[in-house]
Amino acid sequence: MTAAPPAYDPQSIEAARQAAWSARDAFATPPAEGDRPRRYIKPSAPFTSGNIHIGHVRSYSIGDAYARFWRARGEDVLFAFGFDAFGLPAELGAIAGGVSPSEWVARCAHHMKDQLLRLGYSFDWHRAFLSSDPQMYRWSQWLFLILLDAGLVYRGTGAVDWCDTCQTTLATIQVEDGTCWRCHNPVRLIQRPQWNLRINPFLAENDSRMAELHESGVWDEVALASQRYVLGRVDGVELDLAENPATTEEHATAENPATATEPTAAEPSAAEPTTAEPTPGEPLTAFTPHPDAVTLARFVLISPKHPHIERFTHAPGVRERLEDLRSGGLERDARDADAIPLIDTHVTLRSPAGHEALPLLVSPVVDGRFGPTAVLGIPARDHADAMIATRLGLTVEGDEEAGADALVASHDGGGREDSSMEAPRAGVRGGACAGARSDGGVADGTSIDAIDGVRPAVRYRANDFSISRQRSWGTPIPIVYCQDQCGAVPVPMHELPVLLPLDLKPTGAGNPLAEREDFVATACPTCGGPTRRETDTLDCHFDALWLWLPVCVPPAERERTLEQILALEDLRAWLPCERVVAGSDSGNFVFDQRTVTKALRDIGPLAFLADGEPFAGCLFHEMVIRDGRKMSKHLGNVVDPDELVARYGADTVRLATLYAARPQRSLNWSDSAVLRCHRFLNQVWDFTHTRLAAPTIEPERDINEHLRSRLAKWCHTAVEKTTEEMAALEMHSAVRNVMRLFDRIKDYEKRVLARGQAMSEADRDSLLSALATLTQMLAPLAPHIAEELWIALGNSADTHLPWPGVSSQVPA
RNA sequence: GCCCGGAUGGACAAACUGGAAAAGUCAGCGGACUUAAAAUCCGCCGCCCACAGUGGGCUUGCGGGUUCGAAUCCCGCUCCGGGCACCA
Repeated sequence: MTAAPPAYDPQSIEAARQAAWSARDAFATPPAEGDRPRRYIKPSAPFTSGNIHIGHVRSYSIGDAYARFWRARGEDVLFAFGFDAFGLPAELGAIAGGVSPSEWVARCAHHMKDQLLRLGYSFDWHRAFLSSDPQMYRWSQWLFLILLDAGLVYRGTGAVDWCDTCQTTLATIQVEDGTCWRCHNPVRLIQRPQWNLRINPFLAENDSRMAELHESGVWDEVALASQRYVLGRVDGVELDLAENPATTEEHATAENPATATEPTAAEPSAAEPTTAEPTPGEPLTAFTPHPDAVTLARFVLISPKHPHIERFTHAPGVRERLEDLRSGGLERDARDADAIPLIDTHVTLRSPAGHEALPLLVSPVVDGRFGPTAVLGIPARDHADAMIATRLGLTVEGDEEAGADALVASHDGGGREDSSMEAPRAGVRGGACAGARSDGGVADGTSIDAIDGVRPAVRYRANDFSISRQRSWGTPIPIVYCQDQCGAVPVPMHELPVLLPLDLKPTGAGNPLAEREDFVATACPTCGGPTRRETDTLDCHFDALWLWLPVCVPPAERERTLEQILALEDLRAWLPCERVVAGSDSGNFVFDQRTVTKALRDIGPLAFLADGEPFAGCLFHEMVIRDGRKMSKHLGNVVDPDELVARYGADTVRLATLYAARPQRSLNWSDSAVLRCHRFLNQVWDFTHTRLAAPTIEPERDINEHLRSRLAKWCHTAVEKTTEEMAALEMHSAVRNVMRLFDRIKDYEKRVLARGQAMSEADRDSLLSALATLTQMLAPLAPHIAEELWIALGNSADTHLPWPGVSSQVPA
């Protein structure tokens, strides 16, 4: 008598497999040597919140399946991550818990690691890190200094919410109905210096690389779309406008005492085609996305961040109003065209399209749509322009369409067919714009053909952004302010890292870092005189610019200087990262990482990445929602992964998140996927164990040959399809195919038994071989049960399970 | 306001590139096993008409269009969700 087959007990199976993995250090990154293919798979760096939520489970289940798949295919895989540990929520968590932020994140990271271990992800924990570790945030400081030296980090000003009572800067989420979250006193906007990151010089290249990324086939369409969105490319035309002699004529002036959100860029920007220092009287280049409506312009808008803005601030009061605009903040409600700030410069411009005196107005509305440039205001074509025209008291007869028609008639016949027959947008799409985009020239038969100096042009919405924060829990900015003559002085590279005091206890009031005399007071690196350190810290977005790099460094090399690290063979061998697997909200991070990689390539440290792309491929998955809504405590619809794991085991939970939806779609949580997957794993377990123990007979003659070959064919098809799907990160289909194969195996058995009382030796061998194939394909998706079944089927689990057809096993 | 998604039985959904809509799961109903319950397993399960039974018609948010053929593509709507930069 054989003993009853063991019941499927995920808790004990998973504990046993995890212990075995840990004992043989199964997921340590192989040294980057030899000629086996190599693949760096980058999961997202989780914010160190203290809890792995179901969204993380989805993300890491996809990435882990992919990593395990390639290991099973015989490739060397780097799969590890760092915790994104700086940031406001950590500070708030520390305040709430009455501990220091460093203690708080250490505790959170520890708990999250336990959760991830319980889920059985194949991360190389030797390479995990916290971004708040000095060894790591020195990367931020180094990067800051390198970019500062290259002129890509610069000083500007910006507006922040300020609470007078608490003497502190507030983030948007700390402002509740215009009052401070802590003391509930009113909040006001103040202007203060900020450090900014310049990205303009790299926008055109980021744009031109899009085609290559698309053709590579390893960038998911959704991920590419997000890159296009962040870039914000606008096609159109530009033309040069000449400044009329100063006039004293009083123009209609916009009411709103201006508020503008972004700090100013004093230096020329790459989006502006005129790079040489302009002389007075030199023309202003203006852009419009409406090539067929150049003649319909009624005014010109210029960004307060335009590189040549100072040329147009001579009229009385303009400079002061511009300062107001820069020091204020653009309120959320003021983004609409009817409330957007406007400053009349009292300058008028002549255009080659026949205008004699287009008024020039400063408005931050330009930045949000076209970057720091100047644009034509065309009320007939643009809703926002129409509203601005109304505020300026410019006459635009009738409704938009009729007005457009009349204006076309009075200025120029060209473009009339578009404006009178179709909606404005359709006219642009079908008109000169499309021609200009496709062949780089000006299309025939349109109005711009007739106007000299009107040429195709491109603008980008993406913009420089502030990287400094008035918070204590962040990377200290390596700058000192000398109290003698030297001014702002960068801390020398060899003095890095500038250490953040670990025992800070923020309360929400003041700036704990600025109050630490032991941190603030230091000596000037240049003159040795008394100096105070910068007390702003770097935003976590800045940390994210390098977060993809340190896992490529073998742990033993971490102590080295960054110069040495960047010269490591390992680092070069693993880069570029083969695939990023992250949430679809990571578009900005990825964009900025791509941008700064190009900067570091040009400066030198990453010169070996010739195309300046840190990531060869990218998959953005959607989030897990429930009842059609984002999960939140407030809605009470949060799914707790720990609870599910305790009940069904990690394999079931992982399989369910993979199975429930294709990665690019939101996963609307329901328990049915979990129940389905749990039942499936249960059945595979029972089926395999009972068939192993099933008796066989000696048949008089072999009557099942055709059934066996049909089963072999099914296995072959399943392997073929599943291999493709795993490589393409279509885990939902892979799971379905594995389930289908199981159904076919059961069908095979049913048919064999229908033809006789029991299986022959050959019949059973076929069955077990099919089950082995199924187990191999299940391994990346539900690794614990697969490995346990693999052992039960008589194999060794001292190495990674090979993918079907892969003979050479990879020593772990 | 702007941008991006989505809408398929009582519920969650599947349908890969335009080729038999509704696989699978939950709930429900019936049965097996059990002293009983839980667990597990088996059967039924979109709507309407007809029926002893076989059958016939309709159906992918709404209205149009393209096509031999549409959940899928195009145009116009409705509703829902997400994002909009000191949260990460």
